[in-house]
Amino acid sequence: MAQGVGGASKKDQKSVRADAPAAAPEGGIRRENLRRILTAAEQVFAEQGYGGATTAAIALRAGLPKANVHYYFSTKHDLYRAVLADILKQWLDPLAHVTPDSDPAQALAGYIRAKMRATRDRPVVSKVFASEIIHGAAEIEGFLTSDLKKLVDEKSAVLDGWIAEGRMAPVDTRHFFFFIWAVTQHYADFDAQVRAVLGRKKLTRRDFDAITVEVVRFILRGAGLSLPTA
Amino acid sequence: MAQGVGGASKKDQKSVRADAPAAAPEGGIRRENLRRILTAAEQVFAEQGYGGATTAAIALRAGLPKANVHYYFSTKHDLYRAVLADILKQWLDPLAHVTPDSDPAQALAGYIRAKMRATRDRPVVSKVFASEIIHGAAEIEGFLTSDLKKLVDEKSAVLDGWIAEGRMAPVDTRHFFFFIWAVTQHYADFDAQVRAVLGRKKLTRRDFDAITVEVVRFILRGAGLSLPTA
DNA sequence: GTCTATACATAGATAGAC
DNA sequence: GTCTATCTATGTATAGAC
Repeated sequence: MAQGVGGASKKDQKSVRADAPAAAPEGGIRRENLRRILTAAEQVFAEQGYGGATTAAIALRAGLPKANVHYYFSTKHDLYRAVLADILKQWLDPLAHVTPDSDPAQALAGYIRAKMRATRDRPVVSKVFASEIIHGAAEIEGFLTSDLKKLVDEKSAVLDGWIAEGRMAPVDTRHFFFFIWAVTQHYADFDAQVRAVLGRKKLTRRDFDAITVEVVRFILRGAGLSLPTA
Repeated sequence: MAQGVGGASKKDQKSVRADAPAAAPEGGIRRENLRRILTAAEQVFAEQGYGGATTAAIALRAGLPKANVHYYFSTKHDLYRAVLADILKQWLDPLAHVTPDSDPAQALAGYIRAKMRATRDRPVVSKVFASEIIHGAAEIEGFLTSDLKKLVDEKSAVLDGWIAEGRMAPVDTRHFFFFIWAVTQHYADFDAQVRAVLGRKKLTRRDFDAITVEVVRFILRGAGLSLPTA
């Protein structure tokens, strides 16, 4: 059914190929407008959810007339899929830190820090992703069951190797990844709750640094690891 | 601004007070219909989000005509607030386990298990709550900044006491609660992702028991604790 | 207290001039 | 490639018969 967001369906081609029919002088208008629309859509979807988002609101935030949005993305649904595709591209990268020959504590700390950076710098992305999964993940089912599953299988095998060698505590490695995701993304997705409980209006860069240290320490200890106190 | 979902505004009174004007014979019709509507609404809000949910869909699932839903809740927004109020009542209870004189490992394990039970038995509740927070928590801001903050302040003081006595590792206790929430609720909110990565169609009761053991062990270890291997 | 029929607003999407 | 005007569908909410 859901054939994955990445796959280019017939309807996608129009908005994906680079050689637009009668492109603008420097050819930048199309690119620029697409970026504006995608960024605006990302924010509106994060704030309102898919159902609550309106093309009018997206157009307004993008600074374009509504019909212009429909020119680039014929349906709201197409636009949503484009936003998700944009997001998924950057979702898997941070796991590159985790390789068999790396030091467990250092590699995992690197991964967790990368995730926390993403949480800090692109909270909106995390929220759209979270919202999609909470409401059933109909659009990204393909991504989850193929790309993501494959990557987790691969990386949890790496961790299983470490465990077999006695380099970290015996944990269920797949669930260990869930724990990492849960904790790191919590600070993006549930930031309203975090701020309310901490009594803070806004979390600063410095806050995030402190939180990251705490998160890294907690998760590593959960895996029977610790960083050298440099 | 948001005066909290629990507070009874003028508009709420109609749907909250027990003595309905011309109640049914056994007085059960109103109660029954309210239950049906709230349960249906909970599910539809969880699946579609607030914006995506329609009163027609809620009425359909409740097995009532649309106008009947509007009879009990004059607006969709009122109904949403009622669903949230219903949820918040049961949100704080499990923390009762955590008291100064209890054993840290046992008390925290009890709390985590209670949260995992809630995750298993009422995933829909967790999803509505999560969705609300992700999209800014406008409706429950009051609850978060008063009731929840107060409770967390109180309970984190308990943990700080344990830490001072050397009964658990020195962690930032507020963030420690965030870690617990993040991990436990992950299995309700992100179940689509969990199932996809594990390659399972459905998580059974037995799965949840196993996951709970893993979660308890992980979090306790993160706090420098462990359960006696009974 | 229930429910059919309907009013009214707004959404997504498109036609067609520029 | 852009954008005003507009069509159509759908959603929320209500009037009023039962």
